Amino acid sequence: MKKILPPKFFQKPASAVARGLLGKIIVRKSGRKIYKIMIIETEAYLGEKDLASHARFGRTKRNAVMFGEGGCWYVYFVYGMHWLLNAVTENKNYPSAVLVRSGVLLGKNRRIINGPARITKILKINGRITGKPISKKSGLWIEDWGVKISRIKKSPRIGVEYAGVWSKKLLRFTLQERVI
DNA sequence: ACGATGATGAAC
DNA sequence: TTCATCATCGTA
Repeated sequence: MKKILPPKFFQKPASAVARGLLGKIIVRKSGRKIYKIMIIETEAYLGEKDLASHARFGRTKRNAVMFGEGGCWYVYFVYGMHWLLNAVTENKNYPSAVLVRSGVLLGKNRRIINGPARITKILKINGRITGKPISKKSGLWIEDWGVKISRIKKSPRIGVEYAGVWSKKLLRFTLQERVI
């Protein structure tokens, strides 16, 4: 049974969504091609108080979508060349999100895709999808195939050394099963 | 270990 | 308007 995750799935605290997304399948329809990636690594960003989050600046042009209802995509550009894919979580005016860091590309070329910028490259995602709903309508959605999760590793988030105590919090979640 | 490469937010 | 910084990656 394959179920599309509904908006409600995302309208919870980001750390719960980040764990819940492990083993779920991102489906991307681009032209007549379909790409599927099973999520195996995520990071949670917890709101304006989280000094590692873009939300720490308050509402800005870039991060405005994080302040909306959970269940939309937040895609942004970093380091002059990379797009990063996030799912907005929680409810309106609570700017939290989950970054998709790694996954398993399914199909003939099954392999592990490590790193958030590689995920967006494979799925042909850029800033045009930011603010759109996580549903078939936007051509990018997430399915639950009932994959069983037995062990999740927690570790500090990557690339946020500047964030003081927030850089040490265990908000990075990695699926520990053998997956390939 | 480091450079590529450009948007972003803050300071002036 | 200028400046340092950045939720990274490929090459070394």
